[in-house]
Amino acid sequence: MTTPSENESAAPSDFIRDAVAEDIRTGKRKQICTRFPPEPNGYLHIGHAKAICLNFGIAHEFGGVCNVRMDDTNPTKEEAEYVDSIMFDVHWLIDGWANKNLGRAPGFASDYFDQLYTYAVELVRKGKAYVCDMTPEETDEYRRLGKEGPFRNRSVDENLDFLARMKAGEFPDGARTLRAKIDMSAPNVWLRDPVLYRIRHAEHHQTGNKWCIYPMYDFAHTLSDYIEGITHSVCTLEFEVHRPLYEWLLEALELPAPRPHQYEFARLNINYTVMSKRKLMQLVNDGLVNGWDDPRMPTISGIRRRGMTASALRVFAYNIGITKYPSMTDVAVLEHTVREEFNRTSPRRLAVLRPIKVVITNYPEGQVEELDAVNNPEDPAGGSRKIPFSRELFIDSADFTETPPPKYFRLKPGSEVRLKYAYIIKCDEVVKDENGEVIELRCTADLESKSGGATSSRKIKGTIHWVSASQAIDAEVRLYDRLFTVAEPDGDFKTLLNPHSLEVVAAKCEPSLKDADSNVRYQFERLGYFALDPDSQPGKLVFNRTITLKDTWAKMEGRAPSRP
RNA sequence: UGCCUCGUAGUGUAAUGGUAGCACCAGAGAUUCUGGAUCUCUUUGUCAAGGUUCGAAUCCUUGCGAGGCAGCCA
Repeated sequence: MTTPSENESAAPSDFIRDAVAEDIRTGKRKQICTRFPPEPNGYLHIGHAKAICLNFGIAHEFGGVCNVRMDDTNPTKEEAEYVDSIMFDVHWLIDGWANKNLGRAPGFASDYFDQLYTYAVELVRKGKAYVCDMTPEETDEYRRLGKEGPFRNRSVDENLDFLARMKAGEFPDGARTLRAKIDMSAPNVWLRDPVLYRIRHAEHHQTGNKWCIYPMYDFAHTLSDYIEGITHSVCTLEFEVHRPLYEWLLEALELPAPRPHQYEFARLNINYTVMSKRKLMQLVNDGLVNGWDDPRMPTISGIRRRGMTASALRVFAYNIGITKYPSMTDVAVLEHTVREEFNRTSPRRLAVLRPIKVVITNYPEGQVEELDAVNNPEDPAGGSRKIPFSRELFIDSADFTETPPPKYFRLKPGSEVRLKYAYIIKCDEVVKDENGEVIELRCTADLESKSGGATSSRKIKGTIHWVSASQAIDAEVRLYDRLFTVAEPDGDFKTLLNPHSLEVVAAKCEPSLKDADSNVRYQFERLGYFALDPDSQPGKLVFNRTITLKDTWAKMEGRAPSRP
């Protein structure tokens, strides 16, 4: 599987890659090194996938490496269990594409705590950092006002002493901080003596109880980048105002070149979903979805379980581009990307979601024919398979109506449709139960009209899918729709959930699906693309509908396209 | 409020002083044993006003609008 970004002629271009290319052209950089720095405090989502594809994409295209580095500087919020899920998702996403460009992984910012502390001491020695005794509230207040605090001009020796004692655990949480000594009147608040270290008597998932002081993001991240020889440190827009601090730290420590540079791009937003960790966490904790990997979630694990592929995600990341404009991407772009791939690659199968019985009255009882069915009309090498046909069949209830609207091409009383790969049938009689519900259709087949037969070229407007009743196998099919009813769920977003985002049906499938492969995405003809769910067990198939087919008929009817 | 960044069809993105393109979406038609796919066609755009220039989406000024930051979170 290739993605556009693997194709030389279609290599993506954006302002960050332009900068990388320029650095190589001028000889400023020989070896490119990027990094993906997740905080292990939650699951990765499709926004992270964009960042992963960008950072690994750059490494891949320019022959460099990309380090995955856990940004684990806050032990009170982070947990080891997330590290595994993050690495699993990263590997899944880059495997077969940029796994050769993966640097050391997983790495941890905490691997550098000793070195970082040395840098902190160095900063103090240079008179560029000091220990501050103000409370968090006071610190806030002074920074807002641009006022210098009373501890700002302690001597180097005093600062060294206090820092060592902070490290030694002499002070309680929050009692003191190490702060950069920059400029309390700077217009950019991140230059108003930002905190570099805080005291946290907390056990860290990697370093245990070794430390009771932990570096802040800016300090740890900047210097970890430097230590690893990162050339291009790519982050999202909200860190733009931190860039002067990033550069100040490298300069204050007089670190020899080459130094890393920070670039910022707009994070991904997609409509009809939410992307913030906080909101996703609420959906999970409130039981509004079935866990982080619920196929309706925009998490990588959810998307994977839904049946989308890493390659489709990579193409999507390529398609949406990289800019500094905070945009809202239409989920239709993702859906199109998935359909485009699956149309090319998915074997076709017949499955009936909401079965209604059909009896072919002029077809001999007990007779079973094996009919040829093409596996994939888009792929001549895909071959064909046999599907059984018999007197009793199931068709989808959506494919029959007694009260057809104009231009209805499917089955209706007294009218004909073609059964895909089989015969043209005519509906003679509608059998109902005592409640007036249709329970059976009695039809006659044009026995010469079998695909390839004498009257097979008769023009029949409608073609529907079906399965043979006695050979059909059962499957639970989970039909997913968008999670929210509004494009941009905000405010009380939990009241905006789509009540029809999950519907479970008992489907009848053609027998070959008995051996369904979890690595294969099947197209159930006329319905959509389906993937085996991990809940499947021998003898109990569970399929997730990854995405419907485009449905222009539904559109004409004014129905939601994904709700047949 | 201060500081930073960003404004190109409905959406997302190209054009790096020289013909405003592409994709998605939407609409029309052709075709079809998937109302799928495929093919053809169509609608719609440079936030505004000035300025520089032979020539401005691009450079300058002002205005307007949007987003971000102002945790001892990342």
